[in-house]
Amino acid sequence: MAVTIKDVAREARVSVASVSRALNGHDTVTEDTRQRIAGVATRLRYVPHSGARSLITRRTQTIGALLPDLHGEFFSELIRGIDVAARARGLHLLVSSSHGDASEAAAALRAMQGRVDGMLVMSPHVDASFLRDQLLADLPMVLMNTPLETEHYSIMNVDNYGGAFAMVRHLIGCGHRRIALIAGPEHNYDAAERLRGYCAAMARFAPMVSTQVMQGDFTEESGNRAGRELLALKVRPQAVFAANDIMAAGCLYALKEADVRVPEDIALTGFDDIPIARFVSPPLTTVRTRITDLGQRALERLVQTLEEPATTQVSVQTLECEIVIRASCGATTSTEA
Amino acid sequence: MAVTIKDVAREARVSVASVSRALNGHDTVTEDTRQRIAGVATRLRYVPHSGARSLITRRTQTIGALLPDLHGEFFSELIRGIDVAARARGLHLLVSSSHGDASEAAAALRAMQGRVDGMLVMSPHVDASFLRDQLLADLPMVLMNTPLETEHYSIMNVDNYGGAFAMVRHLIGCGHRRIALIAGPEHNYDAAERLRGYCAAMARFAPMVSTQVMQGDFTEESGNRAGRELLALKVRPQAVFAANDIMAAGCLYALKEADVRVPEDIALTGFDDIPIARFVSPPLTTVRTRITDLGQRALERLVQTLEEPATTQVSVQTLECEIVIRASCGATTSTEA
DNA sequence: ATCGCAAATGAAAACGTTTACATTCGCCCC
DNA sequence: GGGGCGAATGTAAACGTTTTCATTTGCGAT
Repeated sequence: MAVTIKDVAREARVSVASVSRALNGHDTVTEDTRQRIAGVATRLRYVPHSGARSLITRRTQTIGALLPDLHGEFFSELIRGIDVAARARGLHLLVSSSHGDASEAAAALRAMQGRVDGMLVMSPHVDASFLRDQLLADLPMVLMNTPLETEHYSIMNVDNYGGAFAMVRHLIGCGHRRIALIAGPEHNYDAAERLRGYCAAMARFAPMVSTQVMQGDFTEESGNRAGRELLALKVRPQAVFAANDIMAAGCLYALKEADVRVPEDIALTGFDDIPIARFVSPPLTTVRTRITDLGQRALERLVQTLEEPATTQVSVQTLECEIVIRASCGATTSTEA
Repeated sequence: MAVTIKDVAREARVSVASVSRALNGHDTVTEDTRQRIAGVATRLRYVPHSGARSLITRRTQTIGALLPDLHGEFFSELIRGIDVAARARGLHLLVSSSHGDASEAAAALRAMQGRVDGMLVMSPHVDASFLRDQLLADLPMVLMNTPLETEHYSIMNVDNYGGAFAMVRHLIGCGHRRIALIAGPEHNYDAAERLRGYCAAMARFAPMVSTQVMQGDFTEESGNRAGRELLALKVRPQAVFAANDIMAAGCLYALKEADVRVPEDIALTGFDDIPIARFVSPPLTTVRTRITDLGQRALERLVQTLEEPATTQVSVQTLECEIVIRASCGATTSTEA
C-alpha cells in the first residue's frame, strides 16, 4: 500500500541503492539518473519510512522537549523559540508538557527515549536525584531554568538574579529607598533567584535600609493579599517589587481599592512582562525575559552537542533580561495624564 | 552500545520472541518468565527502538500537529489540550508551528509524513486546493477551525457564529439597540463567522436597527482606530462589540481618552476571554472559547478515526462558546464602585 | 505406558532503509 | 589491443523489532 523505495527503484529501473543515493544527495550518481529518480519519487509521492531510516542511521532527526505544566504566554513563546530553531535545522519537535510530579516526568522522559536524538528539559521535578535515578544512558540533554549543577549536561538559564538586581537599582535610581519585595513560592528556583537579586541590590545600593519581604506564590490572589498587608504596616514602603507581573496586578488592585495612588504614593513593578503588564493602569514597569531566545538558544546548544559530542564542553549559559520602564515605577510620571 | 532486545533475551536466557511477548503483555508467557524478563529489562534499562517497532507494526504511536504562526495564550492552550489527550492514550505529539505561507505549511506537512499515524491541522493556508495538491495518501487528519467542507476529513470548529450571536443577544437584553461591530480581518474565517453571527442576531432581535461594522484586523491598534472613528460619528452606538478582546482593549483606551465612560456611556464587549479581559477596567464582558477542549476533542476524534477507520464517519463538530459577563457590558453596573 | 493436546517457547521471516563491498562499464594510456 | 583505473551502479548485509509457524514440554486421559 505505502510506496517504498523499492517501488521507486523498480519504476526508475535502478537499484534501491541508487534511489537512496540520489535522494540523499550523494555525489556518486549521474545527474541524468538523479533526475529520473527524483521524478519518479515525486510522481509516486514517495516518502521514506523514518523508522527504517533511523534504524540504520541511529538518528531520528527529532528532539524532545519536556516541559512542566505551564500556562500562558511563557509556554507558547518557549515552544515557538524551540520550534523555529529546530525547523531551521530540519529537526522535528516532540513535546511533552504538563506533568505534575516527578514520576510523571520520569515516565514522559522514558517514553521519549529512543524516539529522539536529544532532549530539552525544563521541569522543577528534574533535580539531582532525578537525574541520578534515571541515568539516561547517553542521551544528550540541555537543562533549562534549573538550579542544578551537573557535569553531564549543559544548562540554559534566565538571569532572574540580574533582572531583579537591575530592577531594584532602577527603583533606587527613581529615588525610592524603602522597597518591599513580594516574593514567589518558596521552593521555586526563579523565585529564589529573584529574591537573591533583590537582597543583593538592596545591600549594595541601600545598605542602611532594611529589606522587607512579603511571601507570595506567583498568584494574583497572593499579590493582592500581600498588597493589603503592606497597607497595614505602620511604615509603608515607597516602592513594591512583585516577583512576577500577575502578583503585581493583584497588589495593584489592593492599592487601588485603598485609594493609594500608583506611582505617586507607592511605586509598583513586576517581573516577566506578560501582556497584561501593558494593560493595567498605570502600565507596569517590569523585567522582560526573552523566552523565545531561551528556547532557541537551548536548542542550538543541544544541536551543537549532538553534532560535535567530542569537542563540546558542558556549559552553563545565562540569558540577559531587560527592564521595561512604564508608568508604574514613577520614572515617567511626567507622561501621566 | 544501546541495549537491544537481544541483550535482554541473552541475559534472561530466553529468545527474543519471548522478550517481545513478555514486554508487550501477551498472554502466552508464564508469569515466572515474565517476571524474570521484566527484571532484566529494567536492570539493563532496555527501551525498545521505536523505529524498528514502527517498521513492522506500521504504527508510530505519534500524532502530528500542524499549527499556524500563533502567539500567546491560544497556542499554548491548544497544545495543552492536545497533549493531555494524547498522553492519556499513550501517544506522542509532534508539533510544527509557525509557518507563514502555504508552501511552508506544505513542507512541514510532507516532513511529518511517515513519522505520524495521523495529523491535527489548523492552518489558514490549508484550503481546498492545498489538500487537493498534497493529496496526502491516506494519512488520517482532523482539520481544526476551517471553513472547508470536505468528505475526506473530520472537522472540529469553534462556534464563532453562535458566540457572536449570543453576545449580541445579550447586549440587546441589556437594553442596547444601536450596536456596532469592530470586525476582524477580511479573509479570516473566525472573523467572518463572528461577523455573520452579529448580523444574524441583529436581524433577529433588532430588525429595525441598522447594523454598523467598522473594519479592524484583530490588532489592538486597529481597535483603537475603530474606537476613535466611532466617537466621531454623529450618532454614537450604545454598545460596541469587538470581534476579539485585544481590539476591545484598544477601543477601550480610545473611549477612555475621550472621557467616555464604559459602560455608562457606551457598553463594550470582546471575544476570546484572553487573560487581559479580566484586567482592563472595567473588566471586559466577552465570549469564552474553550480552546483546551478544542484540542482535546480534535485529538479524540482523530484517535477514533485511527482505531476504527471503517466505522468512523467523517464529521463536522462545533464547539460551544459561553458568554462571560463582567462589568463592561452594563449588565452588572450595580456592582461597580 | 502411550497418545494427544494445550501451553510455552524458539526459529526465522519480514518490515524499509543505508552502506560497505562487488561488479560493470567506458575510456585513456602505454 | 590490452591493462588499468575511476565512475556509476548493483548486491546484500545490517539495523531491532514483531509475528507466524514450528517445536518442545508437561500432563491428563486412555
